[in-house]
Amino acid sequence: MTEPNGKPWTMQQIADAAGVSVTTVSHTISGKRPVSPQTAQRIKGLIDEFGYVPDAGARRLQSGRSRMIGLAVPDISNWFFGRIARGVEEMANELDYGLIVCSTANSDPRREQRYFNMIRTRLIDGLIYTAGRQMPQTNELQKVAASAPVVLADEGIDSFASIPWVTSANLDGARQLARHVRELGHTRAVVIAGFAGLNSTIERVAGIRESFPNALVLYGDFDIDAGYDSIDDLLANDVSFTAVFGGNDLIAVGAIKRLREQGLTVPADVTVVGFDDIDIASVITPGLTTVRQDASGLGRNSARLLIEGLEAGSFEAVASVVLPVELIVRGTSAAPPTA
Amino acid sequence: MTEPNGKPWTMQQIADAAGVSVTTVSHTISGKRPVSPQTAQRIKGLIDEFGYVPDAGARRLQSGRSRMIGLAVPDISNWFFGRIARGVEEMANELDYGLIVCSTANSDPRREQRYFNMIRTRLIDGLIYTAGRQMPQTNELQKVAASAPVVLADEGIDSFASIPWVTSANLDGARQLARHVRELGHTRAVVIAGFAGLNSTIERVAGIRESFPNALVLYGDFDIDAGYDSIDDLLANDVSFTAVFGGNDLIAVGAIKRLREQGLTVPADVTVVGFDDIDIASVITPGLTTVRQDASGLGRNSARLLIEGLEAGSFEAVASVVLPVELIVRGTSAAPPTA
DNA sequence: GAAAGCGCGCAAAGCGTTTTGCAATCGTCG
DNA sequence: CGACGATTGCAAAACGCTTTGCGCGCTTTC
Repeated sequence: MTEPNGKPWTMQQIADAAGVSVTTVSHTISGKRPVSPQTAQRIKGLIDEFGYVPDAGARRLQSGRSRMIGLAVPDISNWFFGRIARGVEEMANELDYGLIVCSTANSDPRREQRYFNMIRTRLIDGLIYTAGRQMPQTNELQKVAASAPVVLADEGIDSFASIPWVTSANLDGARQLARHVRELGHTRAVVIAGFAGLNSTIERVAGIRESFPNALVLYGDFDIDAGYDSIDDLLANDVSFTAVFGGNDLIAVGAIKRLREQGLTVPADVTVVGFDDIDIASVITPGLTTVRQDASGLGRNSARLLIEGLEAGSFEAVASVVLPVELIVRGTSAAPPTA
Repeated sequence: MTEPNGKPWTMQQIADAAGVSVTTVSHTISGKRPVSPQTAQRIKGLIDEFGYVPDAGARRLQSGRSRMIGLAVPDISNWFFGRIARGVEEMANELDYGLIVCSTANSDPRREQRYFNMIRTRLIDGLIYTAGRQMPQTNELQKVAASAPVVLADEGIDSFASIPWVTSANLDGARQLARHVRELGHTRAVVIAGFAGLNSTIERVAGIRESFPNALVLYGDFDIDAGYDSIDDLLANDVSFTAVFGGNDLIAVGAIKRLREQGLTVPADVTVVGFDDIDIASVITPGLTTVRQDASGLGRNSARLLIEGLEAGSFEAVASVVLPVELIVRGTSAAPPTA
């Protein structure tokens, strides 16, 4: 069919063309009541021919459900969150849900409120939330969670058992990583940890401290600059160390960059390790020793949990998920200088 | 106010609480007709107190506009597209529009159709489209563009003057880059170009050929593997070259990796340059010589164009935009070996 | 052969907004 | 002092869809 008169086709028009009522068309589409084969055939033909697509708003208004979920991430241009988004997107697609991605610009409260409101405007049926700088005004989050399903991805939160979450085995990963560094012979390590308030940070630091109880811990941002600047601080204060644990790979990369500029060699002089295994990690020379998180899996599982709960109409039976991680040893870790 | 009975508040409930009709409430919110200060005050108070948010679907159903735009990108976990998304998101936010990001998984047609349908379901008022592998079934795109506003970001398309676009000055960037390499003394260069069908690829190759008319051009993917594998092919066939132009930075990075593994030094033996200036470019050692695109600006301008057209109700006056680029010289380009 | 079942289609009632067309109240002016 | 704008509030009609309650005609069953 050619285009309508500028406006999209309505179900009524399809019904008219087929010589039936809208009810019949609706039931043909939804299958909620039997329709005679010939009629169904004819209607489907018309729908294809016209290129008819039901109005999402009207549908939702009536049915109460939009088959859309939201994903809030601190920064969509960050590879790690991008990967999570991709996982969510894939799973949502498989389960026939649409996705709205929201970048909260590192927990800018105004933005965040805006996205929380999306739930309340009934634009989306549920939300997957990944914490940025810190777990937000938890009361805000909890309020939202009270009115609609929320799943936490990447960052757990203990205080509200009612909100299911999906995280990586941060403690285990950090433990393995630290053990690896310890076994290389290092005894003096520093940790450039990232945001202090996050659960994952706490777990990672704890895991490292099992092998390096006295490691100096610096908190800060989760980006390249944080790694870069922290090295400056450490050197300026004559801190002596042979190993650096980055709170994530970006921090590690920043640290490496600065160490090199200061004339130190990685890993001959200093071992540097990260966390996440982002794409950069395998590309730099030498490759970064790190712990691989299944970012895509975090996304996929979060989406699965959320949609399962949505379909079940309750989150009673929904259990949180912890994904395994994997130690990836590359070239930035080696025995400490024998001097 | 405490939560409603599980369901969100309706405008009617606010009206009842305020002792007025829904009309008055609606007008208080929209400001489309005067409301007495006291009444307005009271209603606004109630709205805040209740935490009332209008139902987006109902609103759209009535008004015909959703104040939402869509962004279709090939792969959201790609830094470059993530950056574009961020730009779009920022501008949309400034103009008080919501954003739905759609990852089309490298132009998977099924996915793409799904997102095109979003426009037709009236979920979004317009679409920003960034091409992946190739410009899609242009008729499909054109069909969509006929029923709702579309702006092309990053990739222009000449054939349809009706669709405005925002791109970088690819030709100019490539020209500058090639001239730089030429001036270093190189005479034998190869181009690992990326997808052949894209406008940007064509322009970049053209720009390079101005300085290297006989450069061998290899087409392929836009990722690290493409750069990596192409180097293998080149070496296996005894192609002699002292400079490699990557179609983008990922290709360049892959090429560098493989060259190193083959015992060649960058830039002493081979000069390698990229395009885009993604975050990795400045982090690897040595830094990658490349052309900086304003990815965020691509996003911002696309959103501006789209929303301006939306508000104006027409795209007659909307002009396409070409953003300037900047040559960034770092460490991977140097004079060819004197041997 | 009449009663009961069943398959299939229709009319109509919402869903929560926005947006008319009116009506009521008030102040003001001739 | 009556009438006429200006102000402000109300009732009601869409918007496009889903879903319920009916009813029609046909097949079964005793």
